[in-house]
Amino acid sequence: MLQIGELSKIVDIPTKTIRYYEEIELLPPPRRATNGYRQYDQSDVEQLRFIRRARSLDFALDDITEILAFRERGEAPCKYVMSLMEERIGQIADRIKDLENMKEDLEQLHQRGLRLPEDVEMKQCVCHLIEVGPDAG
Amino acid sequence: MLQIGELSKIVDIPTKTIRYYEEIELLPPPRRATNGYRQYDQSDVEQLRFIRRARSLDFALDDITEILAFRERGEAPCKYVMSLMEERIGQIADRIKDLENMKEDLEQLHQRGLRLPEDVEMKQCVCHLIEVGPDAG
DNA sequence: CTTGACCTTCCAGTAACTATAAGGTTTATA
DNA sequence: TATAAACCTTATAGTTACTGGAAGGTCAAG
Repeated sequence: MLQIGELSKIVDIPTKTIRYYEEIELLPPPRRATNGYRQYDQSDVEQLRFIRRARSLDFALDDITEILAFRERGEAPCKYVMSLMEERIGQIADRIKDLENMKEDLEQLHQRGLRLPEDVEMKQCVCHLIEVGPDAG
Repeated sequence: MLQIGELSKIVDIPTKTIRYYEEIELLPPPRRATNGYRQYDQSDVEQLRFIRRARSLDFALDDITEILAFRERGEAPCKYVMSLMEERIGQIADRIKDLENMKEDLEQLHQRGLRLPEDVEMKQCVCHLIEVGPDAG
């Protein structure tokens, strides 16, 4: 039987977050000791490890809830998880492209900023470039 | 003099968001017509364009507030903006790396998932792989 | 005169936590 | 035995950048 602090160290998730997961019903409410302290066991360790790993792959808590609900219902979630993965892979690819574009824009602006004066009016400086965008001038 | 809806169309920012920017003091409170409607002018158009462009570069509203405050104080924000840019470029580069790793992990898991059975216990399938991570087995 | 498109304010919700307050319990030490 | 440190509890509010909805006022057209 584990207290919340011990569990927290084992799975490397803050106690606050563990309580929060319970509140949103991502983790079942644990037994309580006579003093009211939460008592966890190995199945909680496994569930939280799964959650942490899924979160590190950026699955939403809602998705994770859904995956775990499959198991509760006695169904294998694999097909669902596979389709979620495909979706996430696409989203991540899109996000990477966005960020790369953004980074290029910023680098271009920064380069140009090196050659421009300071200007309170923001009309002749890098700040102005922000307003008009990276394609201008 | 522009009503909020006209302004919204010109700068392509929802009216809700414009009111929100006013509330958090990112945009100065505009004059009001006798009927209470907000009345905007060209300086608001410019300010919102700046904000929109900075947001599209993923600058936080707090950063943008700070940049605009320089102008209020009669100082050129350029140096500050340049350092913000450098910081953001670094952050974006880090984020891109994270996402690329995540994408690789997901792709690997997905590949392995194709070869595994469905399993309610999540011990022999891709769901189990999520728990143990992409380096296992 | 009423319909529709504007506008107003205020309140609540989103995602995934994180922080704070105010208190109870347990354990180790002085 | 006292007390301090390190646990634990609950409840509430804050974070970011909006977005949605309710309830109502205003204005132009038909």
